[in-house]
This record gives sequence, C-alpha cells and structure tokens, in this order.
Amino acid sequence: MGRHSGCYKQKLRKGLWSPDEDEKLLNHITHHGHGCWSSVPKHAGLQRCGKSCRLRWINYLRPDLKRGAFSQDEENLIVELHAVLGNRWSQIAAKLPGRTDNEIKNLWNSNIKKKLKQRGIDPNTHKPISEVDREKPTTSSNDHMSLSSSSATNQDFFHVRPSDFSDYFNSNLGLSVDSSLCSMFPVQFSTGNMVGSVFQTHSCVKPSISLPPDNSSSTDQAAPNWEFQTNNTSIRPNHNFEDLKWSEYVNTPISLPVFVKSEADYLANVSSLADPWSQSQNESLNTPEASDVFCKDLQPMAVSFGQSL
DNA sequence: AATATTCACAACCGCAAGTCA
DNA sequence: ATGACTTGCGGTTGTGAATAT
Repeated sequence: MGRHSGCYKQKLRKGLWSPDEDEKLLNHITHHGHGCWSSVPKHAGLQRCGKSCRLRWINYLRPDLKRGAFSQDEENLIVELHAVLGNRWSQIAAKLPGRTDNEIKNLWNSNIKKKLKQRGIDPNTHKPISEVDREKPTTSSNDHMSLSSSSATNQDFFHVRPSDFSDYFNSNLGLSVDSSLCSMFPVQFSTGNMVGSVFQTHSCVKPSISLPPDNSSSTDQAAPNWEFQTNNTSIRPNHNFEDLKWSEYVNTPISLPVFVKSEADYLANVSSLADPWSQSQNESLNTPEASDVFCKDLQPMAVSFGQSL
C-alpha cells in the first residue's frame, strides 16, 4: 500500500518497543505534544515510522490508560455493546474510559468469543448457535426486524446496529431518527422467561435488565402494574431495573424493543410505562415518538409474535 | 527435561476517509 | 479536480510466557 511508505523506504525499527524508545516518545509528546505524527519520530530521535509511534502512544504510553484486567462489568458491557455495534472497536472503546480499541479487540478475540461459544452463543450474531445454523441459508436485509418469526430472540435486536434502526425508522415508519439517539428500553412478556433490553448509544449507560425468577410462576416479583393482553399473551413493561449478569442474560430468548429518540424521551417513556398503559391495545402511550412507533408498528408485530409462541 | 500447544498481548498491514496544496 | 499525504480503523500476525504432553 502506498501512503504508509516511511517504514519500508527507510531502515526503520519494527517489532517490540524498548524502554529507551518508550522514554524518548513519552518525553517528546509530554513536552511538545504529538502534532503531526509523521514528524514525531524525527523530533523524538526514533527510528520508527509515525504510524508506529502513534500506535504505541495510543495503546500503551497514554497517561489516561487504565491497564490491568477487565472487570466483569466491563466484559458485560463489551458484549452488550458488541451486540449492537458489531466490530466497531473504536466506538466500543469510547464507552470504556481508559481502554483502547486494540485491548478490547484482543479481549474479544481471545476471551469473550470463547466464553460465548461455550454457552452456545454465536459471537457474531449473538444468537444461539443452533439457531444461527438453522437460519444460515436465507437472510434478507430486513429479516432481522421481523418480530413475527417465532425464532426471534434478544439478539435479533442487538444484532441490528443503530444505523440500521434509523434506516428502518426513516424508510418504514416515516420518522426521522438520528441513529446516535436510537435506544431500546426493556419490556417483558409475562408469560415466559423473556426480556427486553436497555441500550443507550450516546452515553455509557449500563444496560439494566431484569428477569422473572423462572419460566413459570413469579408471584413474589414486584410486577409492573399494567399488562397488555392478547388471546394468550400479556406484555408488560419491565421497570424493575436490577442488574443482570450476561450469563443469565444470554439464556433469555426473546425481546420486544421499543425505540426512543433521546435520553430524556427514554426516561419519560420508562416513567410513562410505569402507569397503566390503557384498556385497549389501540390507545396510544402518552409519550412522543417511541409511543407512536410502538403502537403503530412494533406492538402489532409483538402481538403477532406473542401469538406465535 | 524437552517439546508442543495455547494464550494474551503488542504491533503490523492494508484500506478508506479526510486534508491540503 | 487531482494527487500527495495524514489519520484512524479493523483484521491479522508475531512474540513471549504459561501450560500441557
């Protein structure tokens, strides 16, 4: 490739950095800033290309790096972010202060991927592996948006990236939604072990998900005070925001997503959903876009989905 | 003890997008 | 408009340590 030619034309060092090189680079950037990376090696007295210096600084020498092992919370967040963002490591890293994209990518490839596979989850789609195998032959671009399929899972929606959400809104629902503001908040079917998910793409909010204690009876749970009834299914908002471990989360197969435009709308919707929804499935939620979307489009799909169980 | 394998981490490579003359 | 150059990203490879055989 053409641009990054310095490393090849000149006899520049490659491979691991020595402590001496680190010190030179650190001193230079501490006193002068990096400015144009291509001029850094010359000014710092290094036999490296600018690109290599940049990488070394970003991934290792930067003073704000956290280093050390990832916490369980960080791992969980990475999995959840990956489900929405895919391999957009830099965007994932932006949500984890002190962590680099390279570090997260390495963790994913060497550790998390394996853990997910051991739990029967396909790390690419975040779906159960058996399901991924079944679905391999056909996947049209909008298949993942359909809730009418009985094989829909939580990961169907995590699989959809924010940009896809906004495309879907813009083209199918006639709404103008900024992809960076698309979010989901949790909704729970009361007839099974199913949850939705909270996700905020524009700020680091740890998803909070709660589950019914088990698949069957959950009488002691502080249940939401409304539910949406169909012939054989009821849908409740879940506002019992207890943290959920990923290991538990991956075992919960179904979600109902609701989209909101902003953090403010999100909070408004959560509080509005705490109120009785309505007597009728046709009555709108009393909040803006999310309610409209949910009532006009997602609710009927959810009903269809619920009935197909 | 020697060798092979696995693992975690660091660094490299190729590409695309952006900037600037 | 064009090409040289920089920057940033994501996939891949290299390397040394730890572990298994």
